[in-house]
Amino acid sequence: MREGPDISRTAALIGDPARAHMLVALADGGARTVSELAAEAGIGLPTASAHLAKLEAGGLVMPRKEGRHRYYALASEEAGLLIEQLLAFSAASRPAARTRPGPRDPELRRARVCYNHLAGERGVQMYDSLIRRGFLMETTNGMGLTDPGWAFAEGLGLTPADFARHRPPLCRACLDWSVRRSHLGGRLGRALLTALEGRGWVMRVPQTRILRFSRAGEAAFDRLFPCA
Amino acid sequence: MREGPDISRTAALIGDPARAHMLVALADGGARTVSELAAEAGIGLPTASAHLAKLEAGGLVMPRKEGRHRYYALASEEAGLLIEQLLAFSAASRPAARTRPGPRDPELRRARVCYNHLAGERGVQMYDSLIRRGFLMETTNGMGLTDPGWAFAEGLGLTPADFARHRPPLCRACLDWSVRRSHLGGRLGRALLTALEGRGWVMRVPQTRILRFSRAGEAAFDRLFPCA
DNA sequence: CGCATGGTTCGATCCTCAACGAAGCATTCC
DNA sequence: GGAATGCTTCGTTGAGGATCGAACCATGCG
Repeated sequence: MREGPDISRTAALIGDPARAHMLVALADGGARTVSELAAEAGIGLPTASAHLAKLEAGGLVMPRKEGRHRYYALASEEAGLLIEQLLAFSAASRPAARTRPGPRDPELRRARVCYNHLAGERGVQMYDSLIRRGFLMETTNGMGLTDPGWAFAEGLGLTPADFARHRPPLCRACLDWSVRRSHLGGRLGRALLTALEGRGWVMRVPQTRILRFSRAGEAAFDRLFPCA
Repeated sequence: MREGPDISRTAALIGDPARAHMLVALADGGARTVSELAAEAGIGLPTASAHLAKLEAGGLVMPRKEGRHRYYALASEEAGLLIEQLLAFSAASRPAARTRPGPRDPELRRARVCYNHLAGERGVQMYDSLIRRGFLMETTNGMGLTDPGWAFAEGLGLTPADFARHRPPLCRACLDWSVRRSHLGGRLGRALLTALEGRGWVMRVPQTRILRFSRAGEAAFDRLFPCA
């Protein structure tokens, strides 16, 4: 007798190469138009339109209209986590068969967007640093900032009041497929990335999930989140 | 330009209903024969054989021969985690469309095997209790037992020596799809479930992932892992 | 209002893959 | 050694779904 929900339906949605391309393209948390996603996936507009309708019905993406443009984004952080998990598993199960070992990989490994927060080596460095200095700890309500942690966060312009209203988890350990350790997701993870971008320390590379640190940004980041 | 590994390949493997059935059937960490899995999925032997070959090539299952019998099990804990993630996402995205709302669901929610460790409300209770009493905490090396935690574990017959040899993570927070909180995976998670089973406090329900506590087992469990 | 652009729907085509029956192979038992 | 059981391979069939061109709809601009 079958138990639980039907995972084949969700998996089949992601199992088509064109749809998978579009989902990975959206994994940076951004929104893109139908035409952009069609180009990204190398298919025609009608095919892209049909595929996006299916992904929407399956709860993986959601649309937003702006005039004649229809933007699609990942529907939720859970969808982003699922894509990251699939990336992690696929990377692990076929390491020798990787067909795109180009210079871009080190950059993805170094620092990238994972839906809405910092991932990669820099993301793990930030996470480890927060844990080691006792700013972040696991509690029965999930992971949270300690009092010293909030004091530290205020130095970045983040206060508890910023996070008082919404329900999603403040902090979430997110397994990083590229370094197999955790980085920080959740609302705090998103806010920290926004703070780094707001200071100009880190910039996105268009059309990719790569994040590049400026020289000053790297120095500031290492000061704020020193390694052991 | 495409980045990272090809997730559509992994997802397509899981996207076939028969293959998905077999994977979910194996999510209790057990091994089953080709005939058993064929029956589980409602397909013929030749089809099951072909499907298992594909799942093996994709790194999701691995075979073990015993005489004329060929047993298949999930290939890794990562594979188990991926299946759990897909269960979590599929449950969240189609709650109203659930077609199997039978009495079994409460039991799966209450206590079940997640690849090799305790999941469900009992699993979350155990995790929360360990965290709250300071037996378990997040460190830069991932999650680990504290000194008081080791003292507690010795009461269950587990010592650091038991875990000295192998490389996989000792502890791992595993998101529980049924209660949306974490339970404990990793080698310690597995060892704790084994300890509970060894004492006869909990038993598996054959052909399912359900775990049933005995009366004495429930009392002992609540004593060892009290709620807040 | 007419044209341009972005996107959706429809119909036709083609390809892929799951399914099973039959045959064959490997292992175990009498 | 022969029979039974578990499983794999082969060949065939049929269904499903991705794809695109054409037609159409919605929105924006001059």
